[in-house]
Amino acid sequence: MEAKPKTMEITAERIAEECVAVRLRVLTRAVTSIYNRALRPHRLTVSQMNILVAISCLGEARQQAVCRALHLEKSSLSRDLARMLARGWVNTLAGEDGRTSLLTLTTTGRRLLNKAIPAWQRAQQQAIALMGDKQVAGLNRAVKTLRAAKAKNLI
Amino acid sequence: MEAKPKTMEITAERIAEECVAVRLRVLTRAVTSIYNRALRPHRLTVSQMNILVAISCLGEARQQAVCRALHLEKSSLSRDLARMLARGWVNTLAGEDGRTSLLTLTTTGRRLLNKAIPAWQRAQQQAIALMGDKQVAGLNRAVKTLRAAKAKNLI
DNA sequence: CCTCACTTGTTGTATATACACTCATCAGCA
DNA sequence: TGCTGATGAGTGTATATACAACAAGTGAGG
Repeated sequence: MEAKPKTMEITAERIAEECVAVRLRVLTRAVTSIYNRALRPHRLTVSQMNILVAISCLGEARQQAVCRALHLEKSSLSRDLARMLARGWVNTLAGEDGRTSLLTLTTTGRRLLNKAIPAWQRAQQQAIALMGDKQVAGLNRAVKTLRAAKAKNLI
Repeated sequence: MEAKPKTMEITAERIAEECVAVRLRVLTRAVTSIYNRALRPHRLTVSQMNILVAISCLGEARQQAVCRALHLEKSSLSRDLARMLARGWVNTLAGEDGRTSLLTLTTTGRRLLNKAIPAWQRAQQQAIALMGDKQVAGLNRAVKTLRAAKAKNLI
């Protein structure tokens, strides 16, 4: 007979079962590895692909815009980009602002992205199969909520 | 007038909108930072807390068991544990198998976990508010599906 | 003009993560 | 008993990520 009322007591078991972070992180590790396995023959990671895609969508983009789009810290992006610049996937143009330069994909970068699309599609299908359609849809709603919260400076 | 049928063409825009990995990763970065901010005063990260919780739940655990529970690569856990051992949060007992040792929380580790619980609760509430109840529930289903897939060696 | 607060990006440092490989041990079998 | 494949953990190397501190540029008031 357990004297303490369960609703008041936070145990390791409850954290393990309920923690949003642990679930998200476990899922992300699993899904990330699916994409990375698929992309590896192209010597591309899912993180790098995300950045290529963001730059492609934004056109001539400042780093800050990419950071906002991907909810990435500026120093993280800075280092990721250093690798991608060194590999010739991305180019920088001088912007009007002396502090910034504008990012664009090089021909190499664009070609790499196109070449990797079939692998992305395979990974995408595996990920959807793994998580289920409904949960993927829920993910979309969660990201929308996140973007709305960011727009309101709640985060 | 665009000649190519849209359903056949995969563009960067479509990847940005549809990619499961980019959404999961963005969400995870946002949620992780909520927990890490809350836990920082305890000099604890959400990743470390997850490991403490897993060890606490498993009792005397081999590393492999923790890896399975958290879908973590063994080398990742090995290094995370090195820090936690150095800080005196975790202890190792010799197991029957000469290759393995059994992990337990030290008193320090257990105390740290207990002390951090209120911060975890605050972060948990913020995360649920950010994502929405329904999406959190969807997350739970997704993790269940993942564990089932792993049990069947599908991943 | 100047100064000063703000913005943008980089660097120092630390943690988190994975893959490929290695080392030690174990378990089954010849 | 001794080999041999499997298993559990650690190491080399690389990427990903964040916070704090810094450097450089911008812009608004005075």
